[in-house]
Amino acid sequence: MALPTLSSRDKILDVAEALFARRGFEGVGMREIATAAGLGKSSLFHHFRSKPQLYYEVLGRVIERLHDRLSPVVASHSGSIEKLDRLIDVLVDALAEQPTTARLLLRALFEEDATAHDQLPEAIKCEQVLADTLEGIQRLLREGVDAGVFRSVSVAHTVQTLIGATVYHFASGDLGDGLLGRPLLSAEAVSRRKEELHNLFHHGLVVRPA
Amino acid sequence: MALPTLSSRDKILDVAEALFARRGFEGVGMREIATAAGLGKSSLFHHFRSKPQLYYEVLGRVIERLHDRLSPVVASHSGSIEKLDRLIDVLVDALAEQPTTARLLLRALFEEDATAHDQLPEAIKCEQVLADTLEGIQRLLREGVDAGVFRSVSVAHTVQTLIGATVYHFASGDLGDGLLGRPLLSAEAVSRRKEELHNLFHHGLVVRPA
DNA sequence: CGACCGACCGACCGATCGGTCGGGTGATGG
DNA sequence: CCATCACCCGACCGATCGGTCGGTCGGTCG
Repeated sequence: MALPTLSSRDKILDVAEALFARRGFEGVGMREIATAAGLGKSSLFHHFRSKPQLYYEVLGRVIERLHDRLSPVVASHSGSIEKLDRLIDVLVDALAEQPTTARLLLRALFEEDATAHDQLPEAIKCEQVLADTLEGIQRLLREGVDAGVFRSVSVAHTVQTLIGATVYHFASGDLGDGLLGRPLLSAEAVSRRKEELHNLFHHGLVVRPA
Repeated sequence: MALPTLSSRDKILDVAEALFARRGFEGVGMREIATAAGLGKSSLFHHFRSKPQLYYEVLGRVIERLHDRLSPVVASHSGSIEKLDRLIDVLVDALAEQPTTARLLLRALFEEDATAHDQLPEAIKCEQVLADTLEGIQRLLREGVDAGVFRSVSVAHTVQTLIGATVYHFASGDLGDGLLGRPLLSAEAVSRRKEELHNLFHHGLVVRPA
């Protein structure tokens, strides 16, 4: 079809990402991933040592994709308000373009307990990149607060609200579709989401809104 | 210990709730639930027809608990701002007092796809009570907007933000603990959460903040 | 040519899955 | 005194789980 030459490894990662996002780590079997990738089950173990390793490899790709899009924003030299607006735009766009990202990310928060005892290097890498990304967002907010541009809110709580308002939103599936009356990922719903969040944080976080 | 005489059925529901919240539907086996409840696996099937039925019975209890606490708030006759503040307080308190609620609820949003094909009456009941609860919150917001007390925001998007800011927050586990630097459920973090949300929505949603 | 190699596969392993079955036990009540 | 009932159990079922093993195939290199 579109890509006759996609390395088997990448193909596996792609289908595994879709499946893990939809049904979670425990809900997907290696057999299912293999057939979805057009391979026999044994072949998966040629490319990946174990199921947890495959899972964290998938998760790592997702987190890194997000990190790569967010880090230029938090590293830019514009004002705090513009940075926050850009952060919201980029985050919303990233989550909307890759519908698996939000669900995979949100699941990882719960299932970290279930699979935390794995000291896999891939899992550690995930945690590092995620921590780095969150650190960047916290810095952005802290600078705004210190500069007196943002209210003296709790940075940690604001990060949590931001995650909830974006990651949860795009992971909310049928419930979100039902509330909005249209698909979460429709172009109109996506741009409306940005608008709503801009307004909320403009009035709710910025000291002197325009 | 506390309750030597707790009917086996309730005991099963309690331990199943804790386990499903921690590891999800697919991640928990009937064997494990049974031994945690001090019973043999077969005994579970005396009280519940199947695993999905048990799951939805657990989920239904959780949703109903939440519904019972939220409905008096949305049905009260106070002003929109007071109602919103009370809604946040009650919602945060409910999620903080029952740590399983947030995770179970959030999981249900994803796993509804995985188990949606079940036409179990218990599942339908869940969906109805949940829809009723959400309808109440939407009404609260719509009244505020219509009365000119709230900005003319999208009610649906605001509900999503509200869910993300509360349910996600209390489901965020280790990540939330790490961000806050203290347990999510500590009394101080809980009251701080309310305060932050009051501020955010007061400035971000209310037309003329005090 | 033969040696080597990465990719792939079918068959198989022990363990566990949700669920069934037949039977045991103790209280209730005619 | 016996029947009934809710409750509970161990043994068992077919299916599936993650993972292993031995081996086939096509290419590449000396």
